[in-house]
Amino acid sequence: MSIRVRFAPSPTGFLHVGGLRTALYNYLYAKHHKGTFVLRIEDTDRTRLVENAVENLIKSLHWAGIDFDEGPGKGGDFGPYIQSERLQVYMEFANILHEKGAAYYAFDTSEEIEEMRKRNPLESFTKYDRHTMKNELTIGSDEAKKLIESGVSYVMRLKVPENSIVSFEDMIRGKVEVNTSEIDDQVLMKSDGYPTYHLANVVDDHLMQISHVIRGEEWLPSTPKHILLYEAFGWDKPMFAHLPLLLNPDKTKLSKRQGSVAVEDFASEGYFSDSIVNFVALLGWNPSSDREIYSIDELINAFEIEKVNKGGAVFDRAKLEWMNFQYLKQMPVTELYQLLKPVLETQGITGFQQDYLEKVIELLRERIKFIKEMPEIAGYMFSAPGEFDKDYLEKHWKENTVEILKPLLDIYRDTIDFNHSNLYELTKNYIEGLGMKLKEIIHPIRLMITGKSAGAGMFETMEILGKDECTVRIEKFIQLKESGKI
RNA sequence: GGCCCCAUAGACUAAUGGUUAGGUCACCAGCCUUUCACGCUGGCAGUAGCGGUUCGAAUCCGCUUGGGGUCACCA
Repeated sequence: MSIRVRFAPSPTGFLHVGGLRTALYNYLYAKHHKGTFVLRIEDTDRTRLVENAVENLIKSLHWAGIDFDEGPGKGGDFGPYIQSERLQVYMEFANILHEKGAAYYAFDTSEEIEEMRKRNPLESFTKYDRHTMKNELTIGSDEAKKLIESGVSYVMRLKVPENSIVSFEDMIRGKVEVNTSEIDDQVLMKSDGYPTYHLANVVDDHLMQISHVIRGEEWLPSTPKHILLYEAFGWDKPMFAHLPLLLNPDKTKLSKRQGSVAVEDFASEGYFSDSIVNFVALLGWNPSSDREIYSIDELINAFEIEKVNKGGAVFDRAKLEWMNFQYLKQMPVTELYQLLKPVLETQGITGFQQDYLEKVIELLRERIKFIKEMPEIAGYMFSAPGEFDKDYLEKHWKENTVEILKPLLDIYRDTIDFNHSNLYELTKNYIEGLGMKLKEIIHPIRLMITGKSAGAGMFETMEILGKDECTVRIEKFIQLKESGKI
């Protein structure tokens, strides 16, 4: 049998990193087994629809490099892939279930249900009481039919068998057993004619020939209901794998209250898609190796769902940053240039040659975590500093530095080959000739040229800026200093 | 609260009955150096507890404790 898996998000907002990982594991599983990855949109809750959510979802998946084989906009033999376009199908199968006696109509208002729940103390499970409420079982089929024909609103509920054991084998957790006395007579068809998740996902997984249902652990408690549905229909069940949750630092389910969780936020914060995918892949799964960095192909190759952990995993942003830095370090400079250009443009920094910007990137890439930090950390590579580190001036500045520097400035002016090794030699010779150490002059020079007290190698920085720019900046600084403006 | 799931350092994990319990992030120290980083070296730190099974348990079983999920006409 061929492997077919699906990612079935609800379009209620943006793609959550937890959803990304679920999608990724489905994708990895499909690709590893040369199977098919299906995207299905579960939009049966009309009250929670968010505009453009489907587009955003697909955009985020695409950004992450997770492409689906069948789904909205892509087609496939099992469409449509948007549940709101499959309403007749659910109706049809709901009727089959009703004919089989596995489901019944119910006519209670939400107030009546609320009332019923109040009667039971909250200390234990409060399920729908099919024997006292207003439904087909209590009023009879004929009466029920009349009510429906009269146009009152109704739902269809699953008739859960009494006191029997439902069990299934989870690929990650092993055998899971629940007594049906713990299972509610779940609504299958809502009064608005839409199916609930439970009905829709079972019908669709069957019709779409899904072989493995890989989803988050939050679905574990409702899986027995789904098993009951498969059994009522007489269908083969797919394999189930319930993934451990992604957690906040306080171990609760990962939520946006404790930092961004939308994939597109990570994208706009400057994370690389490869590093997010790499990071999230290793949250709850590990190919039993000491390695941390994997390409998507390596992940596909190594992925084994049996090796997925059972316990939840804290989403550690510090480690994510570290991982992103690993990608930043090894990424081809031309790619970084493509990323840097728009960042600079938004800051109004334009007119620099690619060649120049690539040198700047090479110079500073190991001092940043994100490309977007570049204007902040290296503004002096794009314009002369407007301010000079006050702390440094107060604590380390020596009054005779300007005088010492003037002859050195002349030396720089006369330098034909303004490259870092030359600059190093010239500066070193000059300053040691005065009986001083190189570092005693490097820092003042850094201050004059960059305005800062820390940065990349000074002579490399000067080489890239070029002779004219450097000498002009030093002159300007001397002027300001001598006129007492700083 | 009922039910379900889970449990190796602060975090992510490796070790599928026999290892000095390994790696990574974070943290700390040292080295490198031209400052800040990077890098390198080293360090801190773990099998939740108690019983069993076994020659031998992180690993198998039970209990306890702790954590999480879930209990909708939401997915």
